[in-house]
Amino acid sequence: MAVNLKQLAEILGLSQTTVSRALNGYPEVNAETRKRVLQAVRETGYRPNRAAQRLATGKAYSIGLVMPIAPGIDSDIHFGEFLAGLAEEAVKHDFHFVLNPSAPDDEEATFRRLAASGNVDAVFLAYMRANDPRIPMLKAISIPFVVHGRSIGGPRDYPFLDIDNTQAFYDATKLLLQLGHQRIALINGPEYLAFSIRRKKGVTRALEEWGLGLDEELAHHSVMADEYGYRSMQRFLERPAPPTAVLCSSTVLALGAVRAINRAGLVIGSDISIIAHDDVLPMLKPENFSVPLTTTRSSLRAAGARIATRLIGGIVGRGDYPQQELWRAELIVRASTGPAPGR
Amino acid sequence: MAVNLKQLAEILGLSQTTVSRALNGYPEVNAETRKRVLQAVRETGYRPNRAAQRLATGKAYSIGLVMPIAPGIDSDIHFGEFLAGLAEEAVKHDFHFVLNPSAPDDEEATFRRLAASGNVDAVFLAYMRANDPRIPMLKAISIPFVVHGRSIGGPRDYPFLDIDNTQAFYDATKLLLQLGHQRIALINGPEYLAFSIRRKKGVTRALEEWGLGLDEELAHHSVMADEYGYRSMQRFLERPAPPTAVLCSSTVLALGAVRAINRAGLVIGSDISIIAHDDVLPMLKPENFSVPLTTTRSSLRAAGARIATRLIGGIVGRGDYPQQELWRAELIVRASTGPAPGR
DNA sequence: TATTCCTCCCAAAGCGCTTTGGATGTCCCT
DNA sequence: AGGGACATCCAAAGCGCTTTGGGAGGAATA
Repeated sequence: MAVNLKQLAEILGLSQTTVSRALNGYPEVNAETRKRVLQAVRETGYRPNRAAQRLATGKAYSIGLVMPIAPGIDSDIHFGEFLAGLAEEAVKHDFHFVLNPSAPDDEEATFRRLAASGNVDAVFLAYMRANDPRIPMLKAISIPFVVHGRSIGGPRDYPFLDIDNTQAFYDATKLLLQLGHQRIALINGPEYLAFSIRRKKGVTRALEEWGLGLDEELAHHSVMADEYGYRSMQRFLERPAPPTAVLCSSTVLALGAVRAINRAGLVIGSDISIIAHDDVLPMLKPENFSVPLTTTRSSLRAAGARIATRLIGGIVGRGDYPQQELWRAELIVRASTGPAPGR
Repeated sequence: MAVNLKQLAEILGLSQTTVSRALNGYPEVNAETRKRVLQAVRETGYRPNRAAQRLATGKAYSIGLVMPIAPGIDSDIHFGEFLAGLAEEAVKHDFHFVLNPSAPDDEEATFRRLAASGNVDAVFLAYMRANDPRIPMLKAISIPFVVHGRSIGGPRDYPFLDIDNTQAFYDATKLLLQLGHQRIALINGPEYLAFSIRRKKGVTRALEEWGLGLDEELAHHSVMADEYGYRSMQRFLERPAPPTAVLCSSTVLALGAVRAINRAGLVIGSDISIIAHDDVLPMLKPENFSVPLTTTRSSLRAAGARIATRLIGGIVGRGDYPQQELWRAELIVRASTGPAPGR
């Protein structure tokens, strides 16, 4: 059933060279011939043997993934969602993965090994930090890569896909300010991660434009698990002058925050407003919260798919994608935001 | 720097055949010669080219993974942990992964495509259910596989690695009974999953041996997220005669349950006892709970690594591993269990 | 001494692609 | 009419392994 190039060429009365070229889009093939070839491919169900292609081209047709296995990161539900997007796209192009679990302290060695093994054409990078050392390192190794997120400081000319975190949280904060809120709190992700830093900056900027400042006591950092959302919110509510609005870096954190608010007997949307960043996790939809959540939205899975597309495009050399993309998150207003109480 | 077989053979003054055989453990090679070859490998850093091996042997040297992307499953922190174990072992043997996200309804098609593509030598299966249709299906496709867990009903002769869930929960329940507890509750995983069914059976059996029965009202099923642990526990505590002990299918659920107990002002280990199953998630250690948790323990990561070992062993044909393994979980007593109140 | 049997090694033929280096035929220009 | 410039196609040489089918030499057997 499964034919190979040679047989296909025989069937068509052509040489392997011509068939190969027809399939790979080379110009020196008659349009009519190419059409015949493609037709035959359809009829025979021919699929090129990847192992042979790898050997002939020297390409690996696979991308490397360094899975962080540090506590507080692998706890992250978000990783799986991103991976799903990445894989979804990769599988379409018949790409493999080399998964490399690695503790943070020997990530560098892991990347080097990965690059040296010749088993991957490119690698993917995430969980960016300020002045992230991995970027110069990967440039030095000179293995193609795309990062999800952006570093802060350090070289700027590297390929990334990020969402505009500053903008998103600026927008969200501004909405709250317009609604009359003055005491605004932030339940953010780990403080060493670049996206957390940017989100905080967005909040700060909006507040300052309004003549206010971010109270450091109202800005918590933590792992993105709802337990921490709960604790943070609880502590906020114990304050003499609790915030009237809170921003959460994830719907997961919001889940905990909402619980704390409910427990305090407050009403979301009137006593206190809440806005969360929504990564579009399929099992945690903001519209399904008891009070539907106002969110800044950007699909993590879509980001994964897009990064796979760019990574693969770079490898097979087809299409040229922008090297740097900054997606803007949508601000979607639902019932969890309302005017500040007593206004 | 990187030498290939040909060059290595030249250096040694041997043929490629002999070197290849020396490396692959064939018998027709002089022990002395083999030693020389291995020495040269060490000196030159020779590593066989996987693409060439794939082409020559027809093996893919990679294993297929169908990632479930249904809500309630990808929410599962446990998946990442398992994957880390799998990958950790695979990377040692230079194996790749083909990750295939798939909605439950076209899993079958996904597996077929995977098998037909020739891109994987074997696949891995998890989230077993009763009479799981995927087992007969994979047998029909006749692609090697190992499942994590076991089905209930259906064929019995397939390769698996499972922990003895019935035994674990039997043991745990028995301990509680011995401590004088009579009203024992269970916060279990999704009811359609085989491990949940078995755990429940273990509880039931122990109770029956003690002349008691499991009150269905005291057995909840849910996704393994702490939110649900909290809710279940809360409902238990609202009952006229609340349980004096509770079993949780995961430390994640226990996290929520503990929160509910604390909130009710009860003291863990005296007012109420709690035992959880511990998958050894690095970010959720039972010994770090405010009251250290009594657990049934079995490392998920270790299971992943073991399954990788068996999968890979089956492919390269070296070593022969048992086809069916049932690991026994350890029952580790900490401070969260104590005698039933008023006894 | 002649024969058989091991032990240990080798040359060469693939595996299924891509790519180099022409070959052939047409068409247009001078 | 001769010659360059395409446009199309092909034969063959790899890519780096594994594996088949011997072959040489020495030990064991008869």
